[in-house]
Amino acid sequence: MATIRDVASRANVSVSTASRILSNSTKEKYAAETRQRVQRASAELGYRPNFAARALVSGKTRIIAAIFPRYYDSPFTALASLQILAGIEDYCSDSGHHLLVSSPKVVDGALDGHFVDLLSGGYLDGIVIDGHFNILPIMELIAGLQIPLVVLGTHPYRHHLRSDGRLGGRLMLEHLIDLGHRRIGLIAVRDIEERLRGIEQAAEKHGLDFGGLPCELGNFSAESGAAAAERLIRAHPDLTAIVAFNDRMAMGAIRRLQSLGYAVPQQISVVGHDDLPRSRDFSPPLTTINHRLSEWGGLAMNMLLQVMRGESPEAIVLMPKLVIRESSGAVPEAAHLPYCVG
Amino acid sequence: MATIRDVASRANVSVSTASRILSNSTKEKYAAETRQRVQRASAELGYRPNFAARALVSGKTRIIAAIFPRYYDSPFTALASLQILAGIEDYCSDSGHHLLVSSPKVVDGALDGHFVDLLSGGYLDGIVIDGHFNILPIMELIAGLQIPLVVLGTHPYRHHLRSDGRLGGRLMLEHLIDLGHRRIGLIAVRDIEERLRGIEQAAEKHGLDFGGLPCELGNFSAESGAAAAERLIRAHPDLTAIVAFNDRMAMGAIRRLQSLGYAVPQQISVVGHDDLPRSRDFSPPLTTINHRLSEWGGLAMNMLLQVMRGESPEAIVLMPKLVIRESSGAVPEAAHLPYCVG
DNA sequence: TTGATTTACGCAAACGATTGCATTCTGATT
DNA sequence: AATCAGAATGCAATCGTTTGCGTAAATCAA
Repeated sequence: MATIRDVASRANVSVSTASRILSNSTKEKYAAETRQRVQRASAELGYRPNFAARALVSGKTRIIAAIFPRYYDSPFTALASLQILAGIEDYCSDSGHHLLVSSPKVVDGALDGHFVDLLSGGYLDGIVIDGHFNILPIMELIAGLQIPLVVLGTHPYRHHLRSDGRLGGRLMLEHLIDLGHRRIGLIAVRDIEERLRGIEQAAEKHGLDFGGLPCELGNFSAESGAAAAERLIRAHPDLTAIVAFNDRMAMGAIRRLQSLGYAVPQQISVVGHDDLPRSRDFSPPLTTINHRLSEWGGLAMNMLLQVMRGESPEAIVLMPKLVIRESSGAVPEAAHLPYCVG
Repeated sequence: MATIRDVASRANVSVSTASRILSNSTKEKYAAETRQRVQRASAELGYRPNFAARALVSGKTRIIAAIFPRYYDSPFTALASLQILAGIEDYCSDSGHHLLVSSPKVVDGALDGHFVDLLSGGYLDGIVIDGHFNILPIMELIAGLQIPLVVLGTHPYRHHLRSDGRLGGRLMLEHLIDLGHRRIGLIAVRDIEERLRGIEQAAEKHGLDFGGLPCELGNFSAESGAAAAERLIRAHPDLTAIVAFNDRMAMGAIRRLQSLGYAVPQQISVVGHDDLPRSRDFSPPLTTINHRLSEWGGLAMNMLLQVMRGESPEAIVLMPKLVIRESSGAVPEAAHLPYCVG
C-alpha cells in the first residue's frame, strides 16, 4: 500500500505538505500547482491513509460500537435488535463512521477480557448500547473511559432513548375498554414493570379493578402464550378480551383459543405488543402496539453524534402507537347479558 | 489511560521488557521476580494496550468485517443475514476478534469512498462477504488488497460457503412426487436459477414433463405469492400441489387458497423454502426446505480463520434439509379419479 | 586466568500519519 | 539598502507499541 511518503516524493514535496493538502487543511495556503501535483500523485498511487497511524495520532478511530449484551445464550437474535442495528448502520456510514457490533457475555457482573480490551484499547469513538436489561458493569467501565455513549432503553443515563412503556400498556387496555370490554385477562411477563403500570393506570382511570384482573405469566414464547390463554379461559370463561405482553404470546393465545372453539375477535378479543412484521399477516391480523423501532437507530445515532461533538442532547422518550387490526373487536352481545339480567 | 511506559517505570524496567513480558513472549527469558513486578504494575494501573499503536506496528487490527452489500435500499434486513451475523459474532469473539458490519451501497458498480477507505485503510484483518448478489466491484477491490476473504453464496471464489440450491429444489418436488402428486404448480422467482434446475432434475428423474408444469412468477412477498397462487389455480383447477420458492410466498399462497375455499393440505399441498422461524407456527405449519443458516456463521468464521493462518481450506457446500410439516399431504382421492375413470 | 556462553535486560528504530514551529522566498515598504 | 510581511513549504517531534540487536553481568569450560 502506498504511504503518504510515496505520495510526497512522487509530487516532490515534503510529507507534511502532502498531509496538509490531502486533509484539506484550510489553515495553510498552498500554491494551486502544488495542490494539483499532490492530488494527482495521490490518485495515481491509489493512496488511502492508514487508519491505524491516523488513530494513533488523532486518538480517533471513526469506529462506533453497537453493544447488545447477551445474558442468556441468545445474542442479538431478536428482530428488534436487527431493526435498530440497520438504522444505526444507515446513519453511521452517512456520518463517515464504521459500525462494530459486540454481544459481550455478562456472567455474574464480570466482563470478559476481550470485551474490556475493545473498550479500553481505544477502538471506539462512540457507543450505542442496548440497555433493556442490566448493564451496570458495562456502564461503569465506560464511565471510567469517557467514551461518548447513548443508551437504548430504560437504563437511567443522561443520554438515552426509550419508548414510553407505560403508555404502551395504557393504549392496549384503553383500546379494549373503548370497545366495551370489561372482563379482561392478562398474559404478562416478569420484569416488564412499566407496561403493567400503564395497564393499571388505564384500569383505574376507567374504574376497572386492576387487582381483580385475571393474570397469567408467560415467557415471551408463543407456546407460553397459548398455555396462559388456556388457563385464563378455563378459570374465567366469561372473559371477552385478553391482553398479551407481546405478539408471539398473543399469536399463541389466539391459536389456542381458536382450537378450543373460540372465535377471535367475535367471541374474544386479543391484543398483542411489539408489532412484529408477521403480525400483520397473521390471521386474524393482530391489533398491537408499535414502538417505532425503525426510528430508533437514526435517532440514537443522531444523539450520539451530538454527544461526540460535546453537546448535551436531551433524552428522548418515544410515544408508541396503537395499531388496530382485526384481532380485537366489540364486545359480543352475549357478554352483556349478565349485566342486563343480573 | 495508562501506557506501557507507565507500567515500565512503575515496575522499574524498560519499555521493551514490559512489552515482552506482557505479551507473553516465550522467546526471551526473564527473572520470575521481574515478571511479577511488571504484571503487578500492569494490573494496578489497569493497563490495556492501545490498539492503534499495536495495529500500526503489527499490521493487524483483530477486526473482521461482515459485508452485506446493499443493492436496492434494504440493508441486512433479511432474517437470514441476522442469523448468519449472530453466528459470526459468536465465533469472532471466541477467536479474539471484533466484528464490524458494513452494508455498502453499490451504485452502477461504483463503491463509495467511505467503504473503500474501510478496506484500503487497513482496518480489517479478514472479511466475510455475502455473495448472493453481484459483488464483482467489491471482489476486485479486495483482491488488490490481499485481505483474507470468505464468500457466502454462489459467487465463485476459492474460499466460499454455500447451500446446494439445486438439491433444495429437488427435495421440494420429490417430496410432492413421493406423496403421489403429479399436477404441480410453481411459484418461482427470477434469478433463482439453481432451485429451478433442481426441480427440473427431479421432474425428469420421475418422468414428469418439467416444461409442462404451470409456473407463475412472484417477487418473494406474501402478496405476490397469493396472487400467483390464484392465477395458478384459476388456470389449472386440477392442481393438487404448489411449490413456492420461499416461505413468504408459500404463506401468501396458502391464505389465498384457503379464502378461495381450498383446504390445505387436504385438497392442495403447498411447500415453501427457507424455513423461517414463523413457518413452524403457521397454520398449517409449513413443509419447507431448511438451509441450515445457523451453521453458516460458525463455518464461515472457521474457514476465514484458516485463510488468515495461510491455509487453503476447501469450499463448503451444505446440503439443505427437507422439513416435513403439515402444509403437504397425500394426493386427495378425487384427484385420482381422472386416471381411474379415463 | 581467559575466552566463550548464557541469562536478563535496555537502546533505539521502526510503523504512518499529524502538527507546531521554523525556514526560505518574494515583493513591498520605508 | 535594510526591514518586514506574508505566502509557501520543510523539519522534526509525537502518538504507543513491537522487535532486532547490543550489552553487562554471571556462569562455565579449559
